Amino acid sequence: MDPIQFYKCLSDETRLRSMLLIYLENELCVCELMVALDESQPKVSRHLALLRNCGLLTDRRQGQWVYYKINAALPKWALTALAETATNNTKFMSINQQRLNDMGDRPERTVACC
Amino acid sequence: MDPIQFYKCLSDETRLRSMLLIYLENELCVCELMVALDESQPKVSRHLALLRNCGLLTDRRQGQWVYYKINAALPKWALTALAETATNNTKFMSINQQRLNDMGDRPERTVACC
DNA sequence: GTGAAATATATATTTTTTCGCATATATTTT
DNA sequence: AAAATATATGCGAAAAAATATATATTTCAC
Repeated sequence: MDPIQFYKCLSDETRLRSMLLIYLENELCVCELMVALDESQPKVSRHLALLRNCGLLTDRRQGQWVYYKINAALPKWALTALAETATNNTKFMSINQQRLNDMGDRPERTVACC
Repeated sequence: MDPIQFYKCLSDETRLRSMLLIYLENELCVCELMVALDESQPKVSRHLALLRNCGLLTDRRQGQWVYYKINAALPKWALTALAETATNNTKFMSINQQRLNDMGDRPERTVACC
């Protein structure tokens, strides 16, 4: 992971909040992020695609939903930077967490079925 | 320190390399960074000014030279992110370190005189 | 297979950043 | 005080990134 690419990815507000939220929540789908960020579907989807293409996120489809999570294969320094940022900016993230918690009908995720 | 601003500051190659180099070397002046980065004076100076204005760097003038160093008052999460990135991307930084080491006539810095 | 819900992508446009060049300021030396 | 060195900044051009809107794709329910 090129450090320039890493920091470029986090330099956009939508992407930074997405990454930190996903880090804190482990896994989120596009519609949950739309609510948490209060942004349009194409905007969220586009930024998530960028983060995936750069290797910061991985995705899995479960039915109609696509869940994104932090790519565990990221180098340690990148994961540390993310962890530090996510866990020490709770006030910054609280608006999004609030919206997520207030969201009704969140899709139920199940671990890959048989 | 706003996390968005922090990551935006590091999302430009000149600024990222400057920050990491300054972190590794403790303190560098504009002309040293010009050599290490192989970039023009106005370009380097402008990016350093941005980093200073955002609170990532502090500067001190000593004679004709202006030395920049990491702002020790940065939040811990930011300093940790910087430290992790700087110490785990030695290959990425080696070109700049090499140029710096090959530089002749580096200004001698002295701690504030009497 | 049709319709609905979730997600992805194409394209034109706007907005933001970055850059180069010229010039200004500050400090030291002569 | 003039010249030289180091650094800073103003400004228009160029490049890069972000956005909205429309449309395409995928999956599920019926």
